[in-house]
Amino acid sequence: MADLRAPRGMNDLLPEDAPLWRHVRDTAERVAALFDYRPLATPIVEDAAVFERSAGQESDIVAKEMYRFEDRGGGTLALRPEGTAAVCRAYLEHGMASRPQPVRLYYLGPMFRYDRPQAGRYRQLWQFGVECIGDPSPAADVEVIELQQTLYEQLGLAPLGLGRLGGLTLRINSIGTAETRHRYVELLREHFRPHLATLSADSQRRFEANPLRILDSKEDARHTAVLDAPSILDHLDAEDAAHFAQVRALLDALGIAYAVDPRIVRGLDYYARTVWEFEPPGAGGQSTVGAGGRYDGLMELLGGPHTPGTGFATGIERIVLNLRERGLERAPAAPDVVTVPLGEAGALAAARLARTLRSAGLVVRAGTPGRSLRAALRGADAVDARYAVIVGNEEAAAGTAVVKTLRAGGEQRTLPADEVAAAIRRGDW
RNA sequence: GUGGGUGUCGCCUAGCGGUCAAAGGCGCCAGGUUGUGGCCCUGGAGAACGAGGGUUCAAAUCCCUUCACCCACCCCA
Repeated sequence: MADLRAPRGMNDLLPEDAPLWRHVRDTAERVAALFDYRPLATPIVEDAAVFERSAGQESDIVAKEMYRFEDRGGGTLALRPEGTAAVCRAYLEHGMASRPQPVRLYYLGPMFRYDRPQAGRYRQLWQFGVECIGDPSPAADVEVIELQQTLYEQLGLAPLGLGRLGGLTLRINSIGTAETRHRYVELLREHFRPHLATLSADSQRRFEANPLRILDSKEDARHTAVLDAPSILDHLDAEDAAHFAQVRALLDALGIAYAVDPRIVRGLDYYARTVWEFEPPGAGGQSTVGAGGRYDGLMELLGGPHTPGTGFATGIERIVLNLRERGLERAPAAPDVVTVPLGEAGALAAARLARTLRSAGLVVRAGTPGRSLRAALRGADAVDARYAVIVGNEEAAAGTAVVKTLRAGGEQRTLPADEVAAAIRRGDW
């Protein structure tokens, strides 16, 4: 085998993967358009500061997972680890605050994280994401959730009970604003401090870094201190609580099923209030298919004015993984026609005819000249073509072609070359 | 980043110290009489057994290192 391979954690998308991928991407863009979201494509690299300022230097994403490099001009660039910060940068750079608010945007493209790969976790991953910027209301959160839910629904992953393995479930939480959250975090520290010694090493580390994470620890899931921990939902301020109540009321009104899960947290400080995740049933390791949240604090970190925003990102690979687990593959592409050139004159006439057929919109795979008729038809069958169009020296001289069906009985007709396209387009035999 | 598992032709797999200068199935290419597919038959190409080092008279088979993938944790999509 060749000694060169794709970089670790990065994968080739082969032709056989294309139908499913295209379907997912097309569906995502169609659903986004349905909600009047517009595409925004940002560069795959950004000034590293875009992510360092937004996510924070100590966040895992920046500290451990970001591809960072100097460019020749001496600047520090980063392969984008996520989409939201770049979208916000573009919002500010292009003065989108002067467009009608909120500004509704979506993006689709590869992200990069230097992380240890495992199933469903890659160093290059594709994300589709949506951002609704400039609307602080619960309605914006719910619109974005509804969009995400609609996407999964149209792909066959939701609602509950669809497909062999069941659908994705929506779990939501409110983590309050930065101020209420800081108060709650202190409360949590006081709660866990007496139990520190009995918690796992990971949780002890989180105690300093981010006590919220202790709540969804796998190791300490049944630790009494975790089970008895105060819920952030009991410590929201009046406005936070009203916002969250509105979110739930709207979801109820739309008939979108969800579970409130106070253990859903976010590592980054700019998040505020509503956060959510979509998970497949029997959630295991890298299971979250898509997650979102409100990020009212983000624009200011990027040097802009206070601007509320809410959005989600969903991993294309994880969607594809779930579709495959449920047997929701897409049919591979097959050509309409394979040409079968026989002899030198036949080869010329076959090439001309192929050109005519393509201009009529037919997908034509050119047969390899020099093969026997037998081999050529075997080849046509192997690629699952609908028709073989045989052009030998006899046909070339007569200005005809032999059109043979490959799907059913193998009926064939000799037709004038200029009638082949129409006959195949009619496709009634 | 931590712990564990796996690694033989494009794919799946046999072999587990000597008879392996590696076998089979799928796929690919070519034939099965002169211009006809899908089944079948025949033949062919294709791997020095992930890579490097070691043990041994002898290694795909044992040991070490390394790389990659997988699983769990961490983190996240």
